[in-house]
Amino acid sequence: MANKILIVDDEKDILELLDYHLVKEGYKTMKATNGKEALKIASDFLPDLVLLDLMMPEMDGIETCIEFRENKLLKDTLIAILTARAEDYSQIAGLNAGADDYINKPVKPRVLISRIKALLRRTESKVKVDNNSELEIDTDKYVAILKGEEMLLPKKEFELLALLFSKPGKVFTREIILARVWGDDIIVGDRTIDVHIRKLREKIGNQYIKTVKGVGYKLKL
Amino acid sequence: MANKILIVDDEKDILELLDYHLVKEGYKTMKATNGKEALKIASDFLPDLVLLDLMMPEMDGIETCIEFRENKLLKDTLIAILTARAEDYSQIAGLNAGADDYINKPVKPRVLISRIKALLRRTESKVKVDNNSELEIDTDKYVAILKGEEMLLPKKEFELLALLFSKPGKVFTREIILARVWGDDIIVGDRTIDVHIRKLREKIGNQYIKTVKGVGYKLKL
DNA sequence: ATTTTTATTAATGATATGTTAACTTAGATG
DNA sequence: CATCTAAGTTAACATATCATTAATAAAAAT
Repeated sequence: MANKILIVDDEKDILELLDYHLVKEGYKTMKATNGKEALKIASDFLPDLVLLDLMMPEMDGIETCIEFRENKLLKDTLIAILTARAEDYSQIAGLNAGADDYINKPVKPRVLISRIKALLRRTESKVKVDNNSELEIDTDKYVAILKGEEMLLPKKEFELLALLFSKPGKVFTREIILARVWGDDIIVGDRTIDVHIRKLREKIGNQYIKTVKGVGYKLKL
Repeated sequence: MANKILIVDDEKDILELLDYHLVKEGYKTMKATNGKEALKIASDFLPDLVLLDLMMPEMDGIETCIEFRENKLLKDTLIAILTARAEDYSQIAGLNAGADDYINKPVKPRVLISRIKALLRRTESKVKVDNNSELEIDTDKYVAILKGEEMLLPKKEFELLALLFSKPGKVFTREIILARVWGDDIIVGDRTIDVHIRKLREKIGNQYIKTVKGVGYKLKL
């Protein structure tokens, strides 16, 4: 669930400040103080997004951006340039170098977070329970991904699983499940849900969907 | 294939000015003067991106944005809010409503174009599927290339295949397929899509186009 | 111990999709 | 302008998959 963000800035204070806000928001972060370091760390860390300052020693932001785009592993990484340089030509240069966003400093943390969310929203159709979980779902593809292997699920099964995934750990009552997956008006028998749960368990294993007797089902964290 | 942009603003002057610059840049444009109109036009036009003003009569930008996101056909459309409102809370509200970018007016045409390009870059069809896939398409020539051999496809068949190619793995509903390949206004029978799928499978083999029953079709590379 | 709730299985039934062939339309060609 | 041809569409029917039920077993709860 937690997205990875690499923060790149040569000023330590800014690095710490940004890190503080991003971690508070639930992101997993790494820090770099120049472009070279950023590329090196990114190759391991494989961040979902890079927050990139423009004015840095060793390798400036534009050049760093270009190198990301030329790197096979990193070319699709989201890049948001975050800089005090407000000139139009600088913004144009940054975006033309392949950046996905250009944000002027100073920026309010809340605004920055909103922009980051907007960027991440586009690329993430996959939902994980948590970082080290081997089960995830992809709502675009209608698949469950178990240990990297995609499994195409039938409509009802997928929608049921997706519902549980929408809030891992939360118990969904049969009533709610019926309303959300089947719709308010449709009436089905008592055992229908159980059978679909059964089939899901058959495919993804028994350890993920937990029965809370008398209440409903939940996805185990 | 020029990208389509819908410009939404209640001030005619701005509408014309934006239109001028976008057309000059090679985009195909449509104009709307309020949110209601925007939704109506968008349902036919199916723009790749909407440039959305915030302060409008009838239906304001935020609400319009939310309605786009709730609309089955339009929910994936890129939305860039373009407004004179510079307040932080307004930007946060806009992005949280599902907008992809928030740009303050006044903005230099060159800067706007750069931002638009950055947005479109992400969603542009990755016709180059770099892995060792045996199937590719060439949008200019209207051909599918199977194991190096080119096959000229009829218009509808090609457009259908190209749509599936635009996001390999993603399931496209019949509704979306009809809207994007046939257009929203044209009404065709229930079995039309199936027949085209059939013909495609006949030509490229059965392994590439997968049926997700009750949902739609997807491309498996 | 009894009751209630959930699990399991196989059989049934519904419905979305697959298939074929005939028909219509549009564009090309002479 | 008539004719031809390929593309697109429709309709009727076949098929397969998925959803559901029903009957029975197992597991908790009281």
